[in-house]
Amino acid sequence: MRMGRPREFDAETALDQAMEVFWRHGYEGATIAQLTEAMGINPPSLYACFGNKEGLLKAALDRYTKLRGAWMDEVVAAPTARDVAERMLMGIADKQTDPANPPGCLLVQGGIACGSGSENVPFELAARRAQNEDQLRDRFVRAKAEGDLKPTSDPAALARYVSAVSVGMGVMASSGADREALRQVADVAVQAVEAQSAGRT
Amino acid sequence: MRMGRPREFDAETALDQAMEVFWRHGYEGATIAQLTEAMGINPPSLYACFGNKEGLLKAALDRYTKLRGAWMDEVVAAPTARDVAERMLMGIADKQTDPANPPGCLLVQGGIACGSGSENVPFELAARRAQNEDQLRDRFVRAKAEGDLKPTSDPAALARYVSAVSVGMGVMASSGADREALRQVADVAVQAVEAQSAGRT
DNA sequence: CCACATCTGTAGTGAACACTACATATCTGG
DNA sequence: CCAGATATGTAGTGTTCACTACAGATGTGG
Repeated sequence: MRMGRPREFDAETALDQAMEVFWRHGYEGATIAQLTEAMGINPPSLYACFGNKEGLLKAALDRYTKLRGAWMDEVVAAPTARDVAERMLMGIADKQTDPANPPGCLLVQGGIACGSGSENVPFELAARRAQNEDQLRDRFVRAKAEGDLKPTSDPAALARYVSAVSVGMGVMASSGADREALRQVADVAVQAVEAQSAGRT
Repeated sequence: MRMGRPREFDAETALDQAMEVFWRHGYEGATIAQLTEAMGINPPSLYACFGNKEGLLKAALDRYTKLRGAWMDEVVAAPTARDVAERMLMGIADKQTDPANPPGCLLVQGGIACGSGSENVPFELAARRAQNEDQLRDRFVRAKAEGDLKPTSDPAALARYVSAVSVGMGVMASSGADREALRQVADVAVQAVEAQSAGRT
């Protein structure tokens, strides 16, 4: 098998730059010109490597969720359901206001509503958010089995709740909420999980 | 002052149609062609009446918040902070899955991230969401003064929390969550407000 | 009925969009 | 060193976008 000319850019480094553009401007708001400039390449290189704009988004999402996956593993490793929620929401408050990244969450900023021809982009993002929710749900199922959560609690509803708060915090972060404001939201939100924990009346 | 030819369409009816297009496709995803077709008018009529695309969005947002303002007044009229939160979040679960409208909330679907040239659209939406948050905060300040909320509670943080949950529910609704799923989220979320209410330990 | 002002429909405007043809450059296998 | 394969840079492609010029229609005030 012949190899041909090797590519002159690093795909992962370029993806990091593309990720940031999608993060800041959304899928539809990001233009190929902005993306190629940020990635330091020309359009033909982009298309040869990622197929098209949507393929680039998916590759960026893969990278994003892969980076976040390690963190999510740490989150669900917390000893109790309450601690899982706290670690998750406090971590999100910090991450979404990290000046190293655009504010908010790529899985939300990427595009909640899109025009005709990009209808599957919101679904793509929703599917990735659902993965986190599933991971939380599994953790809460275990917490209930361990007697950590009340027998009357609904692990799926709790996971959906934590996921909803995360998304809401992301939107707030992108519209200017600072770290302290998000931490206060997280602090209140954790109390709902606490109310579902055993050992409380 | 001369009057000229009167316009042949009703501005508010046309705005309702435009609202739905922005709601479903977002600001950038909505095209003038889609908007004019939904409104039943031609581009020159649109521009004569609303200035430009962003002017049309603002007019649609004005109408949206005006319609929702009446409902928000009912929400904050609830007797306790807990009931305010419940009425708000349960109502949102219903509204955001009302088949008469696109799923989710226009103030979120309209555009969380936008491309260059529309940067102020997300700010515009955020400002309108902040109005609801302010109304909630004022209500919670009153609840604290009345001894309904604990002396240690933070009304601003509580309002921000309820607002964040609302936004998160909106995103979930737009990605397919059904009414029952949203009600479960609301049910859990209310417990955090309950935990801040007086008469609980 | 006339001067004027405003609206409406047709038919476009230039600009920006995602994407690509093509020639050239740089690699591997023989 | 050559043939085939893949990457790159230049310079476009057609399409769609928000927006508008213009002419005709329909109203008001005198």
